[in-house]
Amino acid sequence: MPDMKKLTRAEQKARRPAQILDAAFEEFVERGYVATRVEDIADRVGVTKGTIYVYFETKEQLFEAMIRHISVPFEDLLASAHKLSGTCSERLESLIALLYDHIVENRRLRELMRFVISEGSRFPQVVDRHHEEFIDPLNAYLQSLIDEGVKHGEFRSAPAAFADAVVAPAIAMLIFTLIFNDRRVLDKTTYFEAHVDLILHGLVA
Amino acid sequence: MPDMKKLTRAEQKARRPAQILDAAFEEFVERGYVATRVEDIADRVGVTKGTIYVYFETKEQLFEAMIRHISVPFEDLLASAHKLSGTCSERLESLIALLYDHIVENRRLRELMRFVISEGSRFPQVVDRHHEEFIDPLNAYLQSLIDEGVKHGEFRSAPAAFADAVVAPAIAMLIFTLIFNDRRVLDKTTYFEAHVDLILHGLVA
Amino acid sequence: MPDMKKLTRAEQKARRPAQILDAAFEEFVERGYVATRVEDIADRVGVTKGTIYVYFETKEQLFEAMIRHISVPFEDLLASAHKLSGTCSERLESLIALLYDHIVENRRLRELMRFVISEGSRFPQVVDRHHEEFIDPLNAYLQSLIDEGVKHGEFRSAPAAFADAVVAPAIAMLIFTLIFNDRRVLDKTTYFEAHVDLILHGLVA
Amino acid sequence: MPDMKKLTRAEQKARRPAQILDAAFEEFVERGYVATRVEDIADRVGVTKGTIYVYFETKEQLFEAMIRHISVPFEDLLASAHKLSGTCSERLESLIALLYDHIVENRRLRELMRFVISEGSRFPQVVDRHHEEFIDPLNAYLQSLIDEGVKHGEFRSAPAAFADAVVAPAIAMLIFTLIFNDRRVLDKTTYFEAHVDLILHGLVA
DNA sequence: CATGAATGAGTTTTCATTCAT
DNA sequence: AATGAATGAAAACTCATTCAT
Repeated sequence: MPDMKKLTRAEQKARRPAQILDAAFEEFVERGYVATRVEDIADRVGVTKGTIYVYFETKEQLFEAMIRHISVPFEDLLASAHKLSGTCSERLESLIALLYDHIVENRRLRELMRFVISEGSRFPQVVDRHHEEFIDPLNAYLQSLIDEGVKHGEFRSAPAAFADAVVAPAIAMLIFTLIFNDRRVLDKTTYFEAHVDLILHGLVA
Repeated sequence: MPDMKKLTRAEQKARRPAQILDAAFEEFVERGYVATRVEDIADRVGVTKGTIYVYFETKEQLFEAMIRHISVPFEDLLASAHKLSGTCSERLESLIALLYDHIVENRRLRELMRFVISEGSRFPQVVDRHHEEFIDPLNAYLQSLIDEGVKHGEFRSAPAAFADAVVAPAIAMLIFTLIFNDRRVLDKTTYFEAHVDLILHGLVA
Repeated sequence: MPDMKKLTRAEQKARRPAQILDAAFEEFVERGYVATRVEDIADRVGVTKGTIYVYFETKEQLFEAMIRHISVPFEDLLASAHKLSGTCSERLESLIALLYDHIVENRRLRELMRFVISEGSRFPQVVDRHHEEFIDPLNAYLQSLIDEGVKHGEFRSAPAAFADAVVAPAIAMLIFTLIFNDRRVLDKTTYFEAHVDLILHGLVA
Repeated sequence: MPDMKKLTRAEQKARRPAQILDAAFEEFVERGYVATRVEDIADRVGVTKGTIYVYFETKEQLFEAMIRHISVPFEDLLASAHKLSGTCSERLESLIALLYDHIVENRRLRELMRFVISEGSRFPQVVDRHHEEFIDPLNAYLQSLIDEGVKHGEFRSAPAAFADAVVAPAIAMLIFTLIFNDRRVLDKTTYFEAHVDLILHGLVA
């Protein structure tokens, strides 16, 4: 008897955790941490409640594991940022493009922001980890980019907190997208152009 | 001796709804809609569960009433914006100052944003009302300000979606404040200066 | 100042208990004892909950008072029965006519039967009183009528429990009316004729 | 040694619904629909509240399922009625005997009548179903029996609604039994004899 | 008398979690 | 590993009753 299904039972089993985390993501996005039932997640995977508890001890640990699971693409973003080359302006523009591509467009990273905002007080470690691992490094890189631009005479000397202002339009678009889900369509390109236009004019020496 | 605590029954009754809505705000902020127990709200007011139901039919209606209750200061913001005078740059700077004063600093409006993000899918009317009544008018006013500045030669001609980019730093600071609550202290003045500096440089003709 | 309302305040007050009992009857009929709220009764009278408690100590006592209130017409029935004259057959037919007029047609006595059946285990005294005061005397009178008819040679000698069988069709129609409320229309005259026809043929010597 | 109590999980599970419905019947009989607590039913089964909800979605659905559960013996009654043979008088007497055996004596069918009377307005479908499935067919059969008897010259020509009058004594006894529960003892045989005596005398040509 | 705000005990229903199979 | 029956702690909501005005 030829094995029709490409997945052996062992392979099937190896995928379970990821399957559960993917399902958990969808359910938690839809209803939030408290209102999501473990059974909803199980149903989405096509198993029963009990199975979830085979892999995760509590709903809380499942949530935290899910957060780690969807945070992975952030590492790519950081890696990509560090590989940029060109003038400071060019690198800045590319960095902003990366933000739009990874954060605004990637649903998982977008919803990660929603979890940080809405479940933050229930899972403070999640927020802190998120910032220590992603936001702070990104901000540091951006700051170094601005400093370098200033030193090279490419950018004018800028006040403190400038780095935050520089990425703000991407954050704002991310938030709007989160809020409107599908009810209003926002055009990424239009936003990106206005963003780059504003900050490059605002920064040039 | 002024009788401070001699509230008649009628006075007491007149204050109840506001008392409950204030308490509801605090509890909903702390735990979110689903995890907040009606009894927590009652305890905070110093009454029993039943009393809450004398004034509000369901937890859902209480939540919606609370949102309307805390949205009031937004009207002041809009009114103040329309009273601004001076050159376009001056009015733009003043408008941004208003945003920092009203939105970033006013805890209620700040948390309103959190509700919009975290309870939006449960209360879509809340989000829509919020945008129709506040965000859209504010945006329209801002856009007209920019258009006027361009026509008068005060601002350079700008791409679409520029208005959004212009207020973005305030939004971003609002979000950060929301996320860190008290764990990281952000200085409003520093942000405000960086913000104005960036956009005025970015806008001037 | 001419007194427009025919009722002085004192008269108004004197009517309150009856008003409340009438309202209570309607509400208890509609929803049963447990599901009826004291407030529903108050609303129907046009007063507030508190007023009900001015006149009746508890919901339970109100229910019992209501039962006594609607039982009054039964006394008329008994009085009328004792005033009948004519041959035994004539008096029997008249008695059955009285049953249809008073019990089947009078909504209050009809619903009294429903209360006896549905709230009987909660208010056993109600049932017992009902039988002692009304059913037993009626039955005794009927039995004496039959006995007299047998003695006079008007009726044939009948087995025990015959009296119950003789009134049964009226009971059955009462029950059907109760069950169908308005969903099926039963014609009293048709039932009455079949009833009299059956028992007179069944009884005559 | 036969293992009496060694129920496998599967067996246990298979019995649960019937166990719950039996317990529900007892509790609903005792206190009526509204006053019965789901927990009372659970206690009677020896499980906890939650278990009831594993098998029935709501108290309402549980009640309706219980009604269907106890209605089953009615089908036997109908089946038995259709199997009767003999002269019309014999079949009529046998039919009445069936009524006493199945309805008056079978506690479940008796209490079904109470539910129809007391919960009818809350569950109109229950009443309608009850009549469409049981009362109407029984009545139709009885009518055809009388018609046949008239045609064969066994019975005299009877007025409309005669069929109802013919079974009325059984209904009346059912109601009395319901009302007195155990407080007055009614002798079925005495009633049955009076009943048959009355209607056979009333019907014969 | 009448009111209606407030109470608190009670009831239905939900759901994370456990554990025997 | 997977199941799903069972649990029990909680939470929204109800309502008879009280009592200050």
